[in-house]
Amino acid sequence: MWQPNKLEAERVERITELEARGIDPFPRRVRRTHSAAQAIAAYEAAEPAGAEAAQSTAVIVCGRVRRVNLKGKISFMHIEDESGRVQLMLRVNDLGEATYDLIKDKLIDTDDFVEAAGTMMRTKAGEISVLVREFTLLAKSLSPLPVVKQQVQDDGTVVEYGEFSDVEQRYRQRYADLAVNREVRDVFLKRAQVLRAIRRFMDNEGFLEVETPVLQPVYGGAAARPFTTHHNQLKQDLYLRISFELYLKRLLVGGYDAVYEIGRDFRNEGVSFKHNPEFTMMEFYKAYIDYTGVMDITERMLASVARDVLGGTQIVYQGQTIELAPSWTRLTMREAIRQFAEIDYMDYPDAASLEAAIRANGDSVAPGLPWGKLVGHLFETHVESKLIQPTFIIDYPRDISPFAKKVDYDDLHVERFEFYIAGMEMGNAFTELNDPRDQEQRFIEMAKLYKTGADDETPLDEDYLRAMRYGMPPNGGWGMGIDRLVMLLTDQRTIRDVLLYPHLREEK
RNA sequence: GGCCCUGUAGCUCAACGGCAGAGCAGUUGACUCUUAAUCAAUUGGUUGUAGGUUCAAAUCCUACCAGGGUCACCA
Repeated sequence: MWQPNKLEAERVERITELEARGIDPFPRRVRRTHSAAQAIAAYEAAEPAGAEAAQSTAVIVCGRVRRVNLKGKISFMHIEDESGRVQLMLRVNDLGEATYDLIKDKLIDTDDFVEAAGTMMRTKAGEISVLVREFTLLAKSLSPLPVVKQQVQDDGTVVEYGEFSDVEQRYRQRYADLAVNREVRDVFLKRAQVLRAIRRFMDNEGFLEVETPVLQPVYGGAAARPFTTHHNQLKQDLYLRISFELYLKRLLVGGYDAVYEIGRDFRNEGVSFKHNPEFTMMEFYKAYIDYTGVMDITERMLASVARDVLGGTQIVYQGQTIELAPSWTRLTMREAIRQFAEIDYMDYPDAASLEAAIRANGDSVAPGLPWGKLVGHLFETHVESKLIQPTFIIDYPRDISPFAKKVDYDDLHVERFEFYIAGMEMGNAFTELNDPRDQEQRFIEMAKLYKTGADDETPLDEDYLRAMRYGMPPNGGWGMGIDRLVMLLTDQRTIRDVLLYPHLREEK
């Protein structure tokens, strides 16, 4: 039940007063002809032909009132729509007493939506404005938005006074955050541009965009704990997907050469500045290439997206300049760890000796981890955060990579890479395993390695094996966290700032 | 889940054991080219919740709630 505070109660009273004056605070019809930016552009376009021509530019603009400057018988307002702001000049002589009194009696609040019909002009101070002849309330605001005043400096930069910065409130009430903080709106505009740029690139590369089930009877394709749910009528337990991998690769069996999907994954794990329980994943699978071909696509894709969205391949993330243009550094996992941790894990080819070596090196590590996880631990503690420029880390331990083909030079590694930018893992890819007998063996090994019910249990997917038995072309597969890419391209420090509604606990 | 930090007016913040304050906005008034408008006056609080210590608690203690950071876990 809504308990209006004092400021809100004042606005509720104004609705009563408006209605008493015969004014509908939430009318149905709107007559907008120009966005704020279009109105200003129309004036600028007409100006070279002379002031008289420019001042005959008739517009009807609509937007949210962001500033009211009531000074007696003349008033100024700034209204804002998605395109930007435009100033209204309102005079009692032009509007008539009855309409002007709405402003004078303060029945129009900051945050209300209004419509203004008039002609364009330039004020003495030089601001292009609408000289308003008809002024209409479009929608009343009952709760005041946080006050953020802006001053435009001579050099065009905007200085803000007052702010809405409490992160909890910003996330819980994202609508207020967006309404008040222009730069937040810009992040999500850019996010949409990133997705468009990716799809454009994939189209040009000949990929087919597909959609596969979110509700899966058997989850798989990644090491993560799933969310579970239940279909009542079918009496069937289901999992929210943790990856698209197994469903997409079945499509290569079906005869598509190159497919991709962009969609939501769900992982029932910790929340952090780079983890949200639901996040946007992209995966692609392409027949007749191996992981070197996938690396090639990765470099070209990110460079292309950066060019489309930012106009160039050089970006600045949290103060660090990063060059996304090909070719990126390629480093084997073994070489990377040798460089940064000064351990050659191949000197310790079993879990027991590697664990001892890690301890001797001064690191603490959970006891009893499989060999591949120990290698991963070394990588995460010593290497990951140092990979600022785009880097492919290639050739991963076999025992933590159940869907990748073995390398040709030993039995411990597979053709897998992850790519890192700004110290963050951005994605993961393999030369995909397509031998059904080997794949079945890997499922069995994983089951031995990770107990049933463990966070990263990899259940055996019989139908996936059945598909593979029909023959799967050799292929390269790839996955990338879209949210992290958006963080990178919009210079945001946390995943919460690139998600419109990041996950929060229930409000009490 | 462990540890650390934070929670005070609509927003941003002070007060750190002794009367809970400021700026912004809000309210009232003045102003027909203002733009962080200005000038004058003025309202506004269950200090996250529940207990406890104390003559006295926003302040100290305990538990809980929420957010952030970090470690664990993961992508």
